[in-house]
Amino acid sequence: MPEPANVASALGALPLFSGLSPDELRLLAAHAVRKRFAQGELLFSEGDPCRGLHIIATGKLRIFKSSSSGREQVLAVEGPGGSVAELPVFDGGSYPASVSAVEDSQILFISRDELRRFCLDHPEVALKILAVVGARLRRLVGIIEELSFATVRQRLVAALLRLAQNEGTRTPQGIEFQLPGTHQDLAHQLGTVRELVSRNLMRLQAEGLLHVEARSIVVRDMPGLTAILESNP
Amino acid sequence: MPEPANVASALGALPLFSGLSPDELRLLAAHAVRKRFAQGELLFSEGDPCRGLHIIATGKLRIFKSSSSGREQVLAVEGPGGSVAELPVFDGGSYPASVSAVEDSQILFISRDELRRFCLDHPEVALKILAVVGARLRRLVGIIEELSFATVRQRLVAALLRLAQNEGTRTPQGIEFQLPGTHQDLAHQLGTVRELVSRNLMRLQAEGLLHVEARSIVVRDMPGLTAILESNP
DNA sequence: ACCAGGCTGCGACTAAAGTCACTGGCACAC
DNA sequence: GTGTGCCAGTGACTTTAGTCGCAGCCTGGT
Repeated sequence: MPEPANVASALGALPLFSGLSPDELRLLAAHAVRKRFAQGELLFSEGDPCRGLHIIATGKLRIFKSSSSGREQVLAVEGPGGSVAELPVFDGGSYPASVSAVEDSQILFISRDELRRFCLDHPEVALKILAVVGARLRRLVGIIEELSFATVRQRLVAALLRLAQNEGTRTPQGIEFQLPGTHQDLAHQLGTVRELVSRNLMRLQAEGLLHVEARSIVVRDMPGLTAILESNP
Repeated sequence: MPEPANVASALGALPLFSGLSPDELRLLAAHAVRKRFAQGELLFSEGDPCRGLHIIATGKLRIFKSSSSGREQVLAVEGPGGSVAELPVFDGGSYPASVSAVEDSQILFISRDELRRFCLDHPEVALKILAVVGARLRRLVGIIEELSFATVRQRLVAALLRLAQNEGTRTPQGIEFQLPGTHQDLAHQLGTVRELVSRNLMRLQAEGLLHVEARSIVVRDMPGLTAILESNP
C-alpha cells in the first residue's frame, strides 16, 4: 500500500504513466488524492458529473449500467493498475456508467483539471491515455458483438473459456478454475439473469463438457466448448 | 468539395482540428490524402491492420460489426465532419469493426504515424481527439444498454423518436419523417432482423401510435411512444 | 409490355429468453 | 441449536426473438 512518499513511484509503475521522469511523477503525485472504498461501495453513479480520474492502487472495481427493472450489465472489471473514467475527464460530460468496488480498494484520484493540464504539458501521456481508452473501446465493441450475435449459452461459454485461460490450472480431469463470484454476478456480466446461468451450467455439465461443483469448474471437453462458440445462433 | 489548396481550410472547419493556426493546418493538410468511395464500398474490414485516420469531407459512413450468420450490428453512422478509426490509430491494434460508405463519399486520410507525430507537437489536438473518442464511447455504452435492457420494440421506438427529433417536421397529424433506409438497414442498426422491424412498425400502427406509409412515418401519439420506452421489458 | 430483383407484409412455426414460485443447502449470528 | 439470509437448482409457464416460405408490389431495364 503506497505511503504518500511512494505515490510517485506507484504512479510510475502504471501503464498510463510509465516513462515519465521522477520529477514529473512527483509533480503528478502532488495532485493525487488517496481514497478508500469498502467492498460494495459506490464510487459514483451513472449521470454524476465527472470530477476526475480514478486509478486503482489495490482492489477491484466494477463498471456497470443498471436498468430500472433491477437488471445489470457489467461493462468492465478493473484490477490494480487499471483506471476508471479516463474518458469523461476529456469530453466534459457526466459519467456514462456507475462504478462500485468489488473488493476493498485503494484509489488514487486525480482531478479533471489537473489531468488536463498535465496532458497539455506531457503530450505522450495523452497518447497513453488514448491507448487505454482504445482498449476499453475494443472491449465495449466486443460486448456489443456478443450481445447482438451470441446466445446466453454462447456468452457463458465464452466467459468460462476466458476464465479457464486466465486463471485455470491444468489437472488430470481438465482445466480447473473457480467462478469469481455468485451466479448472479456472472449473470450481470453476461447481461442476463441468474436462472439462465444456473441452467446453462447444468446443461453444459449434462452434455459432459464441464464438471461443476459449487463454484469450482472443470473443463472436460475444450474442443466441444469452442465448437459451441462457432455454431450459429 | 475541397480542392487540394482548400484541404487546410476544410480541416480547420472540423471539430477535431478547430483552433489550429493556418500554418499548422497547412502542415497537416500536406499529409492528408484524398480518397473517394462509392456507395456501398468498403473502406476496410474488421481485423484489418490500422493504417490511419479517415475524415469525412462529404458523404456518409457506416461503422458496423457483422456476424458469421450474416447479421449486422451498426455501431455508428458518421456524416460530413465526422471521423472514423480515431482510436486504433493510437492503441496499435487492428480495426475493431468494418466501415462502408452509405453514400458516395470523399474522405481525407491521415496516416497513423503522421497523426501521432502531429499530436505530440500539438497536445491540444490530442485532447480534442480524446473528446471525440469519448463521445463515441458514450454512444457504444448506449448501444450496450439498449441491447441488454430493451426489447426490439423499445429499440425501434427509441430509434423512431430520435429520427422524429432530428429530422421530423410538424404536421397537423403529428410529426412526420422519412426512414433513412430500408427496413433491413434499420434492423441492422437495432441489431435484429428485417421481419421484426416490419412487424413492430405494423403493430405500432395498429395501436394507433404511428401512421406508416411506405417509408414515411407520422408520429400520432408521442406520449404513448415514450411510455413504451419506460415500461419494463 | 414484360421480366428480374429488391423491398415489404404476413402466417406459421421453433427456439431462446425471461418470469415466478418454490426447494433445499450452507454459513453466520445470536 | 436455531433462526435468518444469501445462494443455487428446478419445474412450469409466458413472452420475445428469430426462421422459413411465400405472395404482392414497385422499379428499372430490355
